[in-house]
Amino acid sequence: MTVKKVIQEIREIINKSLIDLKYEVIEYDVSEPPKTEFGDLTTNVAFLLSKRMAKKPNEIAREIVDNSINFQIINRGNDSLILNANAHISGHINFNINYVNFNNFLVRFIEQNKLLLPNIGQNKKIVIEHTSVNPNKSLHIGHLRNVVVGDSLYRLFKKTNHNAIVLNYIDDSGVQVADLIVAFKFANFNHDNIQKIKFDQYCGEIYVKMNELYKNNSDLIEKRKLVIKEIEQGNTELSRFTTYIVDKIVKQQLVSCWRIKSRYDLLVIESQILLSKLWEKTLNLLKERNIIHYSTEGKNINCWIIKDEHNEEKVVIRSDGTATYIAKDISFAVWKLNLVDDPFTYNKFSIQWDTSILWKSTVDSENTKNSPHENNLFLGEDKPIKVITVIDSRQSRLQQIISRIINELDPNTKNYIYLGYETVALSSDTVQSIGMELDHINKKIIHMSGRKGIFINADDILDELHKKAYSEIKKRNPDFGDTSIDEIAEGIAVSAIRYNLLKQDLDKMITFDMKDALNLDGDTSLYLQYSFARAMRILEKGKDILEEFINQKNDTIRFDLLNQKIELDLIKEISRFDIIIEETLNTLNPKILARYANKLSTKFNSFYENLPVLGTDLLLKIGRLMLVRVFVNILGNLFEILGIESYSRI
RNA sequence: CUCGCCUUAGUAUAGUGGAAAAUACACGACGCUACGAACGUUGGGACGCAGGUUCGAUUCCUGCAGGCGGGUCCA
Repeated sequence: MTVKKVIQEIREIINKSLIDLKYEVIEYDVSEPPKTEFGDLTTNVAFLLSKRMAKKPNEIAREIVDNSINFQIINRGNDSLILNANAHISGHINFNINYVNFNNFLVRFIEQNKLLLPNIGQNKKIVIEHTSVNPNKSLHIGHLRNVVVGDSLYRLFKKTNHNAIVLNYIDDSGVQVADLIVAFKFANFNHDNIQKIKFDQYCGEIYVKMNELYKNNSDLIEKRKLVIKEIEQGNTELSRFTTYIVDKIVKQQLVSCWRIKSRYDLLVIESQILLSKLWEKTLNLLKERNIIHYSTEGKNINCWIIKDEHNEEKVVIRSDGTATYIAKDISFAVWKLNLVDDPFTYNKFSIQWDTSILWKSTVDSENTKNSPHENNLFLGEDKPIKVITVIDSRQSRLQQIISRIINELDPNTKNYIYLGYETVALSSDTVQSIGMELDHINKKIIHMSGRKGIFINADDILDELHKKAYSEIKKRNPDFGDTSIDEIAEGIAVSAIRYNLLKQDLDKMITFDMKDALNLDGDTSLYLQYSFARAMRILEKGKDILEEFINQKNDTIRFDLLNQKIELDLIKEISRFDIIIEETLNTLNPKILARYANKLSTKFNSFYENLPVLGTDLLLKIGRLMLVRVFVNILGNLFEILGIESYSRI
């Protein structure tokens, strides 16, 4: 509603120019120029027109400005947000903002707490699935990328008034869990009274050991087949034991997820999907629509198959009648989109850090009365406007196949979104530093592997960061008590990890380096938190003066006094908030928010170093105090979305 | 074999069909009697290669090279 509003006004003016001067009304960009000398906003309309009519861009630009835009700006008078326009020799048309009007408008807008966030979501339903770590090990740093991306999107949707529901898929019927069950039931591993270490971490270690054992013990592999079969059938001693172990692990995994301030609404349990007959319903749908075919010849004889975009066959149901992972995933997708009747009932699994209830899907009809929603429907009657699944890019092919099938089933909607991201790998320095022996240590990056035991545990890196932050805070704030240092250190550690994993592009692999990750200088969350704290200190000290001034109300706040280049820069950056939010909603790329928060803080720090707030005349002081207040408001909102803790002293 | 993603300074990353390619770490030089130096000011250093489209390509297209991943009735 701010820079955006200016852009709107510029578009109105240009469009009118095009009509007046009998140019074709075309699509063009209005954006910020690379250098502030070129003005506040710029357009490429002259270049685009030039392409169509063999006339030089700068001639067109000059004509539009001289013969139409200038008159329009004069006619708009003092209320306009645009001060002037000029045609640059290059062909760009540049505009300057009328900051006297603009500042007034912006500050009042934010002070009225409209936050530049209109009711974008209108309480419409969004389903987000993230985390979904196999329940046989603890979370490593790579899993955290998934958690943080998913959770930040959840927070963004929530903030923009969407009815966002978070799912965590628990694959308890695959090989990885079966390995553990074999370990406990048939290979004499202990699962009781594990005290020294978190149970999920303990299981991760067993998993590595089991993979060694399998190598010369084919009997155990037979046992694994048995376990998988019983889990799929359900209601046996082995399947109940599996549920018991899986619950225990998931609880420990959630401790790590909650630690970085992620939260969920529902655990969807894969074995329950299998038991629920959801697949049969989905299968019927697929048969009706002729999406799935029975193969009567070739290598996939007697299998149910689908064809991918290259006409290659994918097996959905094996010749022995069992379903493959594709079948499970299609069923789940169909359920998320509310395309079939909900077969589940719901149990309370636990209470989370934000006091919300975490539910768990079951097919156990005895618990019907615990259901969170009428008719047992977790997702309710209405269909979600978006279903977002956050999964790493190794599954992109599978997810594309599923998206295609879903779109065939429900062609009116394009709301099933696979949000892929590249994996997190380890730098060779880091692998060496954790004392792992590797044959290919000369490689620059090494992929994590739960099976081989190569990974950086999520809790371990948080502990390291916590320790470092603790000693730094103590050094700087000798007057703080130990518990409050501890609390702040934890907040800094969590924020640092979240920011670190969010700030770069989803389709770029992150090379995790321990030394870099522990760094708290420069482009880190602490830089943002420090800026926030600086601003808060100014507000604390100027609080009385500001309140007194506002209460007396015998003078208006003089935003026109905020006319230094540095403060105008800050103001303009602040006023891009709504554009940034919309862009992130459209692209589902949280790094946009992280980058923006950094840029905003940089501009604030520049303001802070160069322009005094408290040591100035009353009217200027009041104006700058208001600007600081607006900055704190906007940065605070970004913190809530990114999951960064804010402190007024750190 | 095949499909997908990636390639920008010593390192890790931004960004863009057009005006001087941005930031952090590292390296060099400055600034605390100050609304907090976990900060600021400042210097050197980069668009993998070859074609094409275009008035104009680091950006779009094609090919190549390098890095990584997926594809098997495992999940």
